[in-house]
Amino acid sequence: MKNEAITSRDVDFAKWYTDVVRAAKLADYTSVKGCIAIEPNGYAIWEKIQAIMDAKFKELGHVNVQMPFLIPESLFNQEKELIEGFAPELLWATEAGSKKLEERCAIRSTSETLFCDYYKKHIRSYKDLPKLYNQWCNVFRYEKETRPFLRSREFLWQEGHTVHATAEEAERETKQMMEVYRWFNHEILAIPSITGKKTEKEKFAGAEYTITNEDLMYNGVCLQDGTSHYFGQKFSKAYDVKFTNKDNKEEYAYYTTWGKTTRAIAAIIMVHADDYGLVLPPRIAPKQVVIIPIGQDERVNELCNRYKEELTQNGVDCYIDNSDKSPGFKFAEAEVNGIPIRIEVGARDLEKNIITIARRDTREKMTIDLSTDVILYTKGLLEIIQKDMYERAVERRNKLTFEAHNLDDMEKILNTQPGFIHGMWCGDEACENKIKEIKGCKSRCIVEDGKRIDDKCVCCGKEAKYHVIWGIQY
RNA sequence: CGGGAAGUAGCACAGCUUGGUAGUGCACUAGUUUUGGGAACUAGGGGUCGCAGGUUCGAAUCCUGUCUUCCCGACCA
Repeated sequence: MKNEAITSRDVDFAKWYTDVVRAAKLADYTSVKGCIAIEPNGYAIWEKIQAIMDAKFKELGHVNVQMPFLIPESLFNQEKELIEGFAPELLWATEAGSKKLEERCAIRSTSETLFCDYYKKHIRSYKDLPKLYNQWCNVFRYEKETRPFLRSREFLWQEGHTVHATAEEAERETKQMMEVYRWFNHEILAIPSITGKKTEKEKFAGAEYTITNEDLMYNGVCLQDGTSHYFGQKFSKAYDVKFTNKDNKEEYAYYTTWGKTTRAIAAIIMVHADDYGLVLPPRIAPKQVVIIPIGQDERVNELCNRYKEELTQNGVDCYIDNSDKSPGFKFAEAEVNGIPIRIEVGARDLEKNIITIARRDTREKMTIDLSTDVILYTKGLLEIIQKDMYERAVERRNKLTFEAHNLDDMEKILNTQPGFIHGMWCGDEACENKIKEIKGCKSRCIVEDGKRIDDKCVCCGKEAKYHVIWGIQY
């Protein structure tokens, strides 16, 4: 039965999205505009994202730190492009009670300034390098239009800040961390992101270049989900982060940053969820299996407990829904919450020596014989669901991937069904601006697969230099 | 900052035209019977109708003012 609390995805995508967030109890609005309350169901997903990524970061030699929540204005002002890029979004703290702060401070929107300030004090020799620091924290950026997870004023993220003795090493780090994000999206979130460089116009304020992960939502709108920036020596010069190299010469350090946010949860919803609610890929689902006993029956309870114990022993996150709700309610709730697998154990089935297993992604119900290895079956099914979800996402992405050879193509595509639009580009920002006039379409990233779909710029018709993916963004 | 809509119980709304006991559904509490796709019954609790002023014997309802929120156009992980 369709969930009546959820607007149909094909009727009103924006409404559908917020309905899913609410129905699955991921987050709620608060009295503070643009700042959401992340509820247990939502936070559990974030904790799992953190756990998996954090382990990966550490495997690659990174360590976690925590920098201040306030950034003195003078510090921010040292890097011109950064302050200019962020100025409209900064929230300022000026006083406490009747006393003025020593200095006007920005609530952190990103922490390059603080990390540089720290590194400046702690780096003397090339032997102190690299520094591979990361922090998990909240940041604040004043946004006019806000939506839960997708664009809130306060959001949670991780920001990695590393400094290196050579440009090569720093660039390797930039690429490596983007590869981590790419891996995470494809393998864990089952989202087939496209990776590439941002154009000059779209790169991070102050970066030499930015690499990005671009996801395609169900409705064909693009979402930037994970970025890795190479700064070269720009920031270290602005903040005076230098070291003595092997030749006993003073040199500015090479700096990188990379980040991924709670927006990933928005991506999971907009790629995988449906009219029945959330659908979680098994690898990111905080609870992968729910066991639902039906009716009061000793044998039912016994079996439920056994499955729970054995699944847990086998590394499957599961729980028994022992609430006093009706079975129908429990089915519906497991469904709206996106639990990948539901095991239904009831006396009626047990008489026939079977149990019922339902998968959330396809909503198929299967009965399996008690003589089969339920644990093995469930574990196998989790892998199948993960794989199937990824393949369906790839299929959807490919269906919404188009080629444009000129502005007419571009306009026609954007007016019917937006998506990833492949189009060649001459490299001139004027062309980017002109394309943006069509429904706000922007360059998403430059693809470096060597493929040339045309020789001419999609906009001006001059010789093309780059293969770009264009699209409408969130 | 321009264009539209709405403020009544935790939520969704009705009541307003034509002023007269504050309503419905969901949720909540207690109990009983239930349990294979959002259970049923019984009994409860919960409101200064956004705020201020005015008209009136009497205002959720009419008038004036005011505040807030949401949706659509320029920036953004």
